[in-house]
Amino acid sequence: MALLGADFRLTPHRREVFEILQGSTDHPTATDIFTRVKDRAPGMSLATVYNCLEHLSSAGLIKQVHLERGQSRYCANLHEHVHFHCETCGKVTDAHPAAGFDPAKFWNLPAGTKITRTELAIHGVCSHCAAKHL
Amino acid sequence: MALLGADFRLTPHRREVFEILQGSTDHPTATDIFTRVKDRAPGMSLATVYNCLEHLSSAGLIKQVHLERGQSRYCANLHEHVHFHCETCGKVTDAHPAAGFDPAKFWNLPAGTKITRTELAIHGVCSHCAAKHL
DNA sequence: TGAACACTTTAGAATCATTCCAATTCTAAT
DNA sequence: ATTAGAATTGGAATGATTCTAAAGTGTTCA
Repeated sequence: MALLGADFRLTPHRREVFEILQGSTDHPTATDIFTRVKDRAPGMSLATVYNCLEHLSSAGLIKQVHLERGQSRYCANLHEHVHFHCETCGKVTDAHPAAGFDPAKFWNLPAGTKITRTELAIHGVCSHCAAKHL
Repeated sequence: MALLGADFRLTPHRREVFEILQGSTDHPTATDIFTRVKDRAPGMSLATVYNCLEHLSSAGLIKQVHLERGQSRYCANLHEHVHFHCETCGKVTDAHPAAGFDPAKFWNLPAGTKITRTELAIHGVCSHCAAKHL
């Protein structure tokens, strides 16, 4: 379990949003989540979905992902990973490291720079789409 | 020189936008560019700035960068590089590789996946801001 | 030269995602 | 139970971007 901020409350709504995200592998957007939440908690508003996502993010339970302009995506996979975005079908999948990866080893950042997080997006064509175009 | 698409015309407006971007190291947003362009081409509209950025991007002369939600940023540095984003002062700087970097070596992508580009964003605190908080 | 056509540019409207706001409801601790 | 601080709501507001329809600018080639 992640260390939660002292003032973070896991309310029923936040739990719903979190569980939906944990059960999804497709990096849904806020409106995707809003659609899925309707079955479980019909009364929840889109503003609340945004609010929950915001709080879950800052509590470190989920991550917000920005792959392209437009909607943000969310992800409950907290393991070290990167995102692969298929430019043909639009799907986003996680890829896990084959070996330890330290960005500081590869890029010349000025001395004294502190790294808090890195986000690597790999864009291309997924194997599924690539196979269709043979 | 990059290979230009057969149907790309470097009009005066597009040239202005391109030159402004080439002369900038701060990864300006569309509205930043709109502000800067006013001195050189007072009549240009924001819609035209967007239009020029769109065409320059798809012609491969510039790159569009998405670091966080909100405005897209643009960059005329076509060398292989990554972006460092300071969470304190908001500045974005380029970092160039110390050695060749092949994402396929580090992440397990399904066989058959085609990579067209990778975008690595490193978030943290720049050396300048870090020095202020001692 | 000039008519036809394609591309570019413009201003403003429209759209889309997100955030803000004020009012209401809930929760936890006195 | 009372009360203060959060959480939630719907709707309004904001901000970035895209769309649209009309006007401008070339370019081509008869």
